[in-house]
Amino acid sequence: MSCVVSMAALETTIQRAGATGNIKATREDWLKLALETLISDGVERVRVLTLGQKLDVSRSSFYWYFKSRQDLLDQLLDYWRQTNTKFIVERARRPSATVIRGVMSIFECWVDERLFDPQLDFAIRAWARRSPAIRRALDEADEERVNAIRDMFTRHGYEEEDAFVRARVLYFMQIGYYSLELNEPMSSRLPHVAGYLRSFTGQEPPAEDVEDFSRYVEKTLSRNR
Amino acid sequence: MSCVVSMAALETTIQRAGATGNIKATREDWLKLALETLISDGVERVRVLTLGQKLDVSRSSFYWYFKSRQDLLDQLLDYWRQTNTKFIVERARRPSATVIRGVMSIFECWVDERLFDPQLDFAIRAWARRSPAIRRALDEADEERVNAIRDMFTRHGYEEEDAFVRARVLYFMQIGYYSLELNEPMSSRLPHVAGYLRSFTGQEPPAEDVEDFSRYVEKTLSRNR
DNA sequence: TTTACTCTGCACACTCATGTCCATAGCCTT
DNA sequence: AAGGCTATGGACATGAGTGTGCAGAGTAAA
Repeated sequence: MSCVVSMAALETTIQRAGATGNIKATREDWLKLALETLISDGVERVRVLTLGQKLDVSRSSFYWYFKSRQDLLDQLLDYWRQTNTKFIVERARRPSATVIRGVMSIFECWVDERLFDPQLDFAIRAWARRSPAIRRALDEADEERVNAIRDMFTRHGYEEEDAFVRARVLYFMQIGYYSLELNEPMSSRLPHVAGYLRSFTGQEPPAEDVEDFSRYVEKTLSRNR
Repeated sequence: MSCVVSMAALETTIQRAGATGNIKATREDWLKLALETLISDGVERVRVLTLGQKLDVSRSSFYWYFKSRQDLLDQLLDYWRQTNTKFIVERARRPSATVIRGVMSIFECWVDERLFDPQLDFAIRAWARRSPAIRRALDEADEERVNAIRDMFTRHGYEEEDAFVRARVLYFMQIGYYSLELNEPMSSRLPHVAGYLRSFTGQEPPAEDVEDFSRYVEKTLSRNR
């Protein structure tokens, strides 16, 4: 799964099964599988019965750990809240010598799924369509992200309106990219980095910066196995 | 509903209920409601039982007109096939004096839901996540759209790579915009048109062009009530 | 060893959905 | 007015899902 690394956060809380002998499925097993299902199939498919079948355990186990299906869903939302937005904002706020470098900082989120999990974000988006509570949480997250990016452009001397528009173009374009679910390998995406930098900033990116970014991506990819 | 006008296409085939006295719900009633439901709630919610309740008619009526639920869904996909992509491609191919004018042509699709229905496109996107057949149809549509936009940039002298990237930025940005489902009124969107034109083309848009676009939008909005 | 506690399996009640069958109501033609 | 066709209602079978109640298996502690 794409979220193996970030899932570690969930698993640290309690050690895996086997701790006490009689346990077939831990609370974390349920949570982890639910998250994976949310990501790959959407909320509608996060079902107690189905999860139980996959864990090869009866539904009673679930109702021991969770009050109800809704209880589980609430916790999945909390997990998203604490992950996806954080790194984008952090990268956007990070001081940078030039806009190009600033945009590159944000790009890091688009190539490292430990920083931003597009599939999870997506699942939440789909979910929000039929739940006002999710809708609200999502709107807040989107606004926070765009504002952080806008401020980055502003810091580099862009006019207020221009910074706003460019922040939107950068962020919306990326969300749109994920919407298409192209599943391109990094080798197809990297060659266009210079073009994107030019398009987003209106400036010609120095070759050195582009090379630095390539190196960063290489390093990241190998580190994530 | 947002698709009232385009639905006319569906309704022309057969005249509305009352034609023959015994009819409570026509085939088109079922189709129209199904489409509206697909758009507002997603495929999962397009259910024979639910549609029947809303039409105040029993499910037998449905099975008279349609072979099965799948049969209905197939026809919804066909409807999408014949509408959403067509106008984008047509606008992108339309000859234009400048890039700015060319981009403006495409912008027309984003402000006129008779040309492009974002909600429908979205519903199809969500649907594609769990259906390989839909996935294929959607990928083809996306590629056709981006290629048409890329060719527009190429015609106006952009380098191949630059044209490709700008086409993606323009198209993906718009898909992303719709993904957020901001529901902004036109009065909030229009002021940023100049910024978007600048960002997408890398050129400063002439004030006259921007004014023309505003006028076009005004006209369109009033015509769609 | 007995007791206590934690977790699991199984059975039951309920809801919502699909699809099938058949009788029949109501118009349309002859 | 009598039948024929179209469209509908209602009953039935089936399946997938949620939630609850309860007995009991395993482990840990007394």
